[in-house]
Amino acid sequence: MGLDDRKLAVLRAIVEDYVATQEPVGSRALVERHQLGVSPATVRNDMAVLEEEGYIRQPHTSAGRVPTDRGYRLFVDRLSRVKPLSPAERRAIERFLLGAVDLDDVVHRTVRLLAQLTRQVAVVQYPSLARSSVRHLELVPISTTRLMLVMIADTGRVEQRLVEMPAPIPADDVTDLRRLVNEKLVDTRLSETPPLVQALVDEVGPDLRPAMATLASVLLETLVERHEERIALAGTANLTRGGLLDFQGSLRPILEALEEEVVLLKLIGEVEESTMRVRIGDENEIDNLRAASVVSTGYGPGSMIVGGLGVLGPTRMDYPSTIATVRAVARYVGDLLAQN
Amino acid sequence: MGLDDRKLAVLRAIVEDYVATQEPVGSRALVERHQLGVSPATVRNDMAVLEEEGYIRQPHTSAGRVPTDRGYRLFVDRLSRVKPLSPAERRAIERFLLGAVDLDDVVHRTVRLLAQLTRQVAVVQYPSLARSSVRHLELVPISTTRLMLVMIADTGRVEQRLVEMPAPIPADDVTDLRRLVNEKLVDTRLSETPPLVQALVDEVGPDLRPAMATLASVLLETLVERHEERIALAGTANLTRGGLLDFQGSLRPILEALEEEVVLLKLIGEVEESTMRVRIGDENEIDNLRAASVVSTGYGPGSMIVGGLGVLGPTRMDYPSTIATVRAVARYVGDLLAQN
DNA sequence: CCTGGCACTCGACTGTAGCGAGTGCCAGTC
DNA sequence: GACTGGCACTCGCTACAGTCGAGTGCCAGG
Repeated sequence: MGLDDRKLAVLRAIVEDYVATQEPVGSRALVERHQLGVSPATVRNDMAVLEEEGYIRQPHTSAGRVPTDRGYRLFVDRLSRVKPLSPAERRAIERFLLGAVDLDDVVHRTVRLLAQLTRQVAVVQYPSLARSSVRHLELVPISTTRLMLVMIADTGRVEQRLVEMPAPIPADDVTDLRRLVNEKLVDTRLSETPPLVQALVDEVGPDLRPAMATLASVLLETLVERHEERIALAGTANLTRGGLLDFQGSLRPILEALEEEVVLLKLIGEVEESTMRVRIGDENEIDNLRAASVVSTGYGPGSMIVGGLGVLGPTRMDYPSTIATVRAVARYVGDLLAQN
Repeated sequence: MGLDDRKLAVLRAIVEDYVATQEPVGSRALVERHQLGVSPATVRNDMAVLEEEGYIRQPHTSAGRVPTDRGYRLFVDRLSRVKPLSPAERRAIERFLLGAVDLDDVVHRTVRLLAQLTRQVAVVQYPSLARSSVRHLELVPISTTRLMLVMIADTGRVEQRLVEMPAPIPADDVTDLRRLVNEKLVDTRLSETPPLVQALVDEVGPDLRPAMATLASVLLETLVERHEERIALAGTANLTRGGLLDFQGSLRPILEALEEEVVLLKLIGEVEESTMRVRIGDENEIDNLRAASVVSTGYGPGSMIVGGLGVLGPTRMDYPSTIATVRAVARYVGDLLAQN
């Protein structure tokens, strides 16, 4: 049952060749391109074992071998070493991210950069509000009964929302409201605000009570519960590389999945630490993505994680390079955020 | 040279059948499915003329006829009547857009709605800043040398940008700056602000001058010149309907074009009046979209235009329905904006 | 001017044959 | 016992020939 070193070397060679050529690889080609030191016949025997164990399979009886999801998994876990990035690549990353003026700008640049470097579909989650703290809350009167609520988070995210007041609200009251919410909420994590917001309503004087209640409900609903997460996407055109051979002919399910924000969040949003996460083919919980692999990680200033980013591509992707790139980009973005 | 009524009827029938079946249509099938009142042979003669004039063509010698871009053009201009929407569709639009709380929300709902109704790729431009007026400018101190500039436009758009001050700036000065910029700029169209912003710098006292200059440059750069436009996109998965027959086999160029914001703006952003614009195949200036058609229009409150929206699909799309849907959605969105 | 009839074209499909990459197995060797 | 060379076998791919049928263009006649 144990796979000896040579069998592992054969598996590694198969994965590498298949990723490079995109064609089933046979025993002869394998010994020619790699220094295995044995004959094709021997390799065939090893292949038979690997196939029995479910690491590779034959598309048809008389074809070469192709790695299975399980084979890629073993390859990623034990047979590959993350390729260090070239200095040129590092410089490219740095240069690309340096000019960013804005959180929006950072995210957009990052997602395009990732797509370009990996030649895959890139996904970047904006810093999660749940992991952010309130830096400032601003109330801007729009009309006598309307306020614009603007929340600025420490991660740079800015969210706004229109608040429809139950009654016309004088300028002085706006000032009071602004002072009160800021006093209570600034520097608290968004995830911890709900009780504080509730307390605000309870503590405020009866004249401000209705206004504060409205404000509070908007705050809770918009900033804490609803669509708090944002996602940026790039590189969908890369799905068409490898001319429909990847993804078994149909991009449909993939494109559909990429349109669902919830799905994307599931893909890259569930990060607690800054470890790399690789999900290969079947390992994906989302049915539409059974033919794809996802490489993702968390990012944030220092050791803190504020969001996730990653790429999606065919199972036959170059895992070592992709992992290296995703990790490097996540690190640079984290550094960038730390500077603010 | 003039095409008589029957030839036009034949062309219309060809377009309708081809759009419905996606297969070249022959003379026999045509007389069977439409009441043309003549024999296949006669239709063949008409077809020969239509082909000579470039309205239809044969994929191969012994196949039926397919409309050319020119044929679709004639069809759209003279042979089709915009289908009125069903009450059910109207209700769907209304219901879908009703719950929107936010400009962001409106735009997102709109683009998804359009994609769903037309079963095509939908594109919606956020209200253009160039066509918006300033409703309010807010300055929020982030640190002693940093301000967050928040601009709220009358169209509901909110833009923010970090301003790095040359020197620490006291709270009183922030108040002064806020008052000054609001006094001068509120209610002016964004496109008319540059001279006013310049004037602000010139008029302000020497103590505020450096701060105001910095603020002014950020204002000009961010809000007037740079990436002032935003775009939302949905329904890319619809490109895969019609199994690669549309778009002559490769989605690549289409997906690439859709990733370029500039391209999208060119597609739907150049609207002056609220007329429908239909660009068919070759008529598109963008090379990548030579195999696609774009139906777009402007939208805005009342008769004003603040942005564009539309859909993109294969040249063999159902133009009458698509045009009707795009128009209806644009109208509803305009009404929605007018209410704010 | 329209129509029925007819010869013609040509793509789609089917069946056959040959090729070649690749395998599994086995007997022989180190 | 592990490796190797040899060999028979499988099977997808390509080429080729033949058939079918949808559709056309043209022409003579109403």
